[in-house]
Amino acid sequence: MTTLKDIGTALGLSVTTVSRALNDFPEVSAQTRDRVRAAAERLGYQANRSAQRLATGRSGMVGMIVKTSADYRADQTFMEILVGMSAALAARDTDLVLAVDQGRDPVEPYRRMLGRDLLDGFILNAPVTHDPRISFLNERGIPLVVHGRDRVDADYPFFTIDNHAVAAESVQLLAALGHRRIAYLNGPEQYSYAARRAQGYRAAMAQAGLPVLEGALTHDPPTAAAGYRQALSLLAGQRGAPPTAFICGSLLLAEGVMHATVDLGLAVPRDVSVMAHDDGLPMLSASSFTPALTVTHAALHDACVPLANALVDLIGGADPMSLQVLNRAELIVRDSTGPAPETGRTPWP
Amino acid sequence: MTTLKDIGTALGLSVTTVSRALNDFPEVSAQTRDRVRAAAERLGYQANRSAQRLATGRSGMVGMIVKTSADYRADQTFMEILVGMSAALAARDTDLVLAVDQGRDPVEPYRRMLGRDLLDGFILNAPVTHDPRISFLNERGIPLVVHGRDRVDADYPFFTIDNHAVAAESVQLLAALGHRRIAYLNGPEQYSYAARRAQGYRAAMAQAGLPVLEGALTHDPPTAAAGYRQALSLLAGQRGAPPTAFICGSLLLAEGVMHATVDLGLAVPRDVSVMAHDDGLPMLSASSFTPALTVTHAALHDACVPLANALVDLIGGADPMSLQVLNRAELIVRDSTGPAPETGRTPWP
DNA sequence: CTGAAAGCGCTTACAG
DNA sequence: CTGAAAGCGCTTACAG
Repeated sequence: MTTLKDIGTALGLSVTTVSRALNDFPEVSAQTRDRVRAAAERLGYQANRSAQRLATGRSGMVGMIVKTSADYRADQTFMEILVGMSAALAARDTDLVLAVDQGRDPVEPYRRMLGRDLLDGFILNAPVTHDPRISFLNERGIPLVVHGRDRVDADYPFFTIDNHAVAAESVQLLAALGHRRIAYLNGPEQYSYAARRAQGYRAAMAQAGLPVLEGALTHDPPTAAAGYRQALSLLAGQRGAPPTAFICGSLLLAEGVMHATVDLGLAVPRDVSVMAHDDGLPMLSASSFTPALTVTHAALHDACVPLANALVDLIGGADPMSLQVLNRAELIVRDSTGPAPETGRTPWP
Repeated sequence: MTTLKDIGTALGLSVTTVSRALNDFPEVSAQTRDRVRAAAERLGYQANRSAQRLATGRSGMVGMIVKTSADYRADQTFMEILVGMSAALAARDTDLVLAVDQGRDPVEPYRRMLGRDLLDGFILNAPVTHDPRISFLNERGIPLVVHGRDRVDADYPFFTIDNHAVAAESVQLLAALGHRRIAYLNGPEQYSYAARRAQGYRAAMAQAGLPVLEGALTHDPPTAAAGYRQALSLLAGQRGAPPTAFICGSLLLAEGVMHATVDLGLAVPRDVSVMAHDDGLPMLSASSFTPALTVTHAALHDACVPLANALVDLIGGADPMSLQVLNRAELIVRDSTGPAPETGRTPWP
């Protein structure tokens, strides 16, 4: 490995000057800087991270901890974030250390990683409301960015879509089409994104003067099986008048709902409208549903570059509050939503 | 952060002695060792990785590089390995650094990580035959372990199942049931596991005196869509006499095949037998297929602890050849395989 | 059995 | 504008 000393020797300079040249210190002359740069390039120099960390307290490495087992369902979205973050961090010359969490205590793995004194900060994802990991790290002044946010008045850097709007706009679209009985198949209750969508759903239903029917707001992991089960229960079950429209928290839930409509001999959108939120995951395309699915759309990978930059900037001393991004999802109307059926299949209760 | 000096000061010992006590050097007295251990525990000491690396050349960190985009299909298996390895490495006090590879040159990301001079070794997965990454790292003497192996005479540590046997035993089971036209829906050709299975398939077919029909050995990514398409083409297409049995490289391929049989009005196993290799991925259960699927079974996560241990031992100086594991997959006969139909749906060509 | 000292490769006051 | 020196927290010959 080439060291600063190697470059210095080659050029007849001290390591001090070489270090300064490479780190863009203003006092070094332009000519020296260029010579050093050229030599570093030629010799294939890359700074030794361990030595840098020891000297500066910064390692150029950040951590991400994945909850396993119970949360395996998050694989798809987690993998998307993980790979995207890793690439975006690499562009900022930062490495990503991965750890898994298998225990009950959500902060324990963070404590352990901090003890190693190796990482400059953390990326968290899938926050629950008032996430204990966030307060733990915040209290200790550890830089962190969050994909999502654990409360609306978050005081740390985050990137999230407006989940309240995601739900509300979906309701508004369907209400405008004349639907009155609108079911919302939401994600698991503890996650803040799901809690926020539930609020948006209720608010928009209230504003449209529509009742939230018994059992019409459900909380499940994003799987086709759950979507199928809930749709079957709502459409054919004994829970009162069936919904004429479904809003699904994910494409997988929508897949299950579509399956259920087929099995019940219902046509989409003639008998029932279906829409979903689309995270833009590869290999899961809303437009290739039959019929093509109306969605609110926000690709998860769009979060990665902003999050990576925010974390690196934060570590560099930027103001946390300036690193908060609230994005709006895009509403894409396709063929799975249509006017409410003139006469309900069953009379209004 | 507690340092060796802190412990030394608290105990009236030098950092030298503290370091030795913590690292189990034989010369330190049992009493001193215990005192040091207790103090370290009490003060919450964890060695600073960067300092250790600088002093010893070892960082306690290893790397894994994931190919993205084109290879996204590998998500499921990759995530399983990634999470499993991370946990298994943590048990050996080793951290995992993740990088993504988005380029064309497969060795470039390894070269870049080596330049950082941060990692003690690498875990590779999904090797292609004569994988250039493996020779690149081997030539430079970088410790590595491979999930799978890129050739049968591999001279590095690996953990793999016997893919030749996986295919051969499947053929033998079906041949014993009287099947003569057996299709093999394999994984992509370039991966060594798929190449090895193709060899096993051909060998077992030859040994059973059965012909490999035109188009009966296919290579596709492990998706339900590919399974569906191939099964449809083989069962209803113009490729000659249809197979009476399918062996699938993965559960997803089998899912597609099952779907195709339903659409064609064929009963499994009466009209056609179906079996697959099952990687033991969560949320994808062979026994919940209808009918329950006969499989060769080897859970991917079983590879993680052996691989993690092998890598740590290798870094510690163990003989690479002693760290090679070839496991046999388990044959589990369920309800999707049965005797070959008495009379073929179409006559023997 | 224990300790003082050098060194790993960097950064950063402090001098000039 | 450049350099000599100290220091980050460890490990490891070298002495005793």
